[in-house]
Amino acid sequence: MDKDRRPGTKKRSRAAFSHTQVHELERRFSAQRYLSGPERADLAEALKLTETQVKIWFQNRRYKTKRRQVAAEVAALNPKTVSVKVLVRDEEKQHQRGAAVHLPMNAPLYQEYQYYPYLHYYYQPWSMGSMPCGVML
Amino acid sequence: MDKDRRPGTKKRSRAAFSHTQVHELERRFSAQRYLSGPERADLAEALKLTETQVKIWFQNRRYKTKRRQVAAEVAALNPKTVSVKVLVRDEEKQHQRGAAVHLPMNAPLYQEYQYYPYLHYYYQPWSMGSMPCGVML
DNA sequence: TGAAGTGCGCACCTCTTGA
DNA sequence: TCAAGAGGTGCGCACTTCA
Repeated sequence: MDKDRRPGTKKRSRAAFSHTQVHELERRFSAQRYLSGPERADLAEALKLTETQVKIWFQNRRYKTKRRQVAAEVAALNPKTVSVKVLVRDEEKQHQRGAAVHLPMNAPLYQEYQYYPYLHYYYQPWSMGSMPCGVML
Repeated sequence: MDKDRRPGTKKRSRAAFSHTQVHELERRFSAQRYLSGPERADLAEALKLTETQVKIWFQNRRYKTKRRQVAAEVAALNPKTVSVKVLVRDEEKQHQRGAAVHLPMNAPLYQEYQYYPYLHYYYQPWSMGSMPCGVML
């Protein structure tokens, strides 16, 4: 939105969202970790942010959560029994593919952050005269 | 899979799938235009093809279908009434965002090929010791 | 004829940076 | 501290290529 503040100055502005904006973003994040295109557009408009900002915010938020969670896992395992965890559970996963999008309930524990990428997304109606997906020109 | 046939020769082999393979691919395509990761992997293994080959086959198949369909639309509209279609249905879409993934039933006609990108996709369980998604090393 | 090549858009992830 | 930059992956579409 506020790109190129000055022709010769790479400002690298760090937007600093308002409390309201962060609160709403946080609220949405607690409800869903990923946004579909339209959802992102709506949220961006509602918060007066660009879609990119919303997208990046969610991206950073996800990463942050994950890092925190991994740290917590490590912390939970390290203090005691450092030698046991290497031995348990050899090969119980064995591919198990074939059942796409069956939400992982089999998470042992410390698995609150479940990875799955972008299951979301929206289609584009592609009515007469509109351009196919990514084409911009 | 069979890359670099010879160091100095770009062979660009044109694999030519068997009847059985094409038949099965075609059967799957008639059922679904897109495959999820696991589905693709299964199909590839079953047909003794690489996942890339299956992926590309579906991609080409989709494009082919679309081109054929667009050609049919043009053919259906050109011969007669070239001036009518521009007038009907002015603004009945009006954004309508907010309802992601509601399969488009409102397609007027000649809309059999519906675009929607990748609604599919698979997550990766990410159990202890495994690497996060795309990371390969 | 059709599998594969090319090129671009756009998600996602990971790690880093600097106001 | 945290939004944004930068690097890398994967898939989609649009064409083109050539065995």
